Amino acid sequence: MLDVNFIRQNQALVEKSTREKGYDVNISDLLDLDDKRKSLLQSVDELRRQRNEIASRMKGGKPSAELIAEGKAIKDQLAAKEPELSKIESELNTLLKSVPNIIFDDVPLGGEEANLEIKTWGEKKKSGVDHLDYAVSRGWVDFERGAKVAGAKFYYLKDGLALLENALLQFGIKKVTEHGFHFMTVPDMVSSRVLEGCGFNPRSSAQSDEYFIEGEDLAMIATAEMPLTGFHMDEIIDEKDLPLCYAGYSACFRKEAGTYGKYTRGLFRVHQFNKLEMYVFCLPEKSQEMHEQLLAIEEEILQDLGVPYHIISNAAGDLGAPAAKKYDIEYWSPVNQKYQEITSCSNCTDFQARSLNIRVRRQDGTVEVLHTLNGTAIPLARALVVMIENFAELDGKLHVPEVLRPYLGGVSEL
RNA sequence: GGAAGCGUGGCCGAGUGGUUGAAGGCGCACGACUCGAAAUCGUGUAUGCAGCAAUGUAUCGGAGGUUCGAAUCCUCUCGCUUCCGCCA
Repeated sequence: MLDVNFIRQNQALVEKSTREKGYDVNISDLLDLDDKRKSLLQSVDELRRQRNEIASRMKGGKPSAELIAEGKAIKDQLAAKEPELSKIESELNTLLKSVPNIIFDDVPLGGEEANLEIKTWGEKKKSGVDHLDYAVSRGWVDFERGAKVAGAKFYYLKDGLALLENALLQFGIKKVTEHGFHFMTVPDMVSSRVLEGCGFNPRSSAQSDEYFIEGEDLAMIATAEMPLTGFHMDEIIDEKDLPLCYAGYSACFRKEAGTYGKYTRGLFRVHQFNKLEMYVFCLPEKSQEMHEQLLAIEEEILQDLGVPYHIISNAAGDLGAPAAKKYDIEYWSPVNQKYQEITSCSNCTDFQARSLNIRVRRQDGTVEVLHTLNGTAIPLARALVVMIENFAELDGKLHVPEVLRPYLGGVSEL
């Protein structure tokens, strides 16, 4: 969430950003509510002051009937005001949570159609192999039994694809640890506080994409970003320990309701997949630089694998609430003859960190909210799609990129 | 899942319901001493909110309650530890 004082001082900017992102929040109402909160808080604080004063005058132990009566009167007044205050505070909080992060100046304005291509790499192939047909023909994937056991869009991987997934993961782990990230496994469920603090829609929202556990305050994670953000919540981190870079490996669960019409065939869009995710906690003034580094690592991975791609800078309407700026990398699908999303990385600035109370203590002792960023290292299921489309031969073998061979016993094809 | 115990500041650890935001220690920062360092001594050392500030207020896992007054009493809840049960 944003800081209410920041909103007050930058009302026009926040309103513009909110509008560009396609959100509808009445900032004036929010500030009015904050005014109400402040004045009520002042009168409550004054009553509390009087209460404390009276209590301290009675420390001797002599029960003065007069003082007790005075104390009782204040108690009654407080009882009338305090519930009102907490009601306003919680309303204000709800409103604050609905304001999306402000966008950086260089973010293209508009919806998805305004996404800006900023780089292309590699040679687009003219044709490729449909990953699902290929994988089924080789007995490497089984959606039918997945559906039998868990429902549509669940699947089993077997033999070649399962091994290839493992090789991709090993390669990814090597990459990110070489770049200084701590490899981690994480809880696959998080509490609602973490979920919402990361900027995801709450259980009550119709747009929520998560699976929630009935009767418990838990959701299956949609990305390791969730438990990684929560890792440091309610902590104050010494400046000298930043940046903190983590790479979390986890299963990811997504309902993906309402995605018909988008590309959903086979492994491209499923309810459960594994992913290696990079996550960074850093100083505010370093986050833009870190964002470029995350993007560079994502590029490096695709280049090492030999996958053609382009980078887009996402337009305001395609950013989501927490991001101030986001890059998507889309690989070239030789099958569909278009670019399709493979990774993304976001600079969430202080948006998530403020919600989850993650701060830095500077050398000079001052404390402030730090910045967080996230980026996909390797989305395993989609990476398998990419591998088949680019490196399989129709009715033939799958050519294994050189960098993966060490993790497949040295073979050059599967 | 059942039972018991415990949850206090960066850490350890006090705390008969009434100046306790909280003793003491450790750690850390600065200063003194020193050629320098160690040791020693001195000073300082939580966070949020409101306020230009002085200052006020809140926070002793969390939420409620009792009371003129709660870290301290009660209820619920979460977490940790130990014992029992159970299972990979």
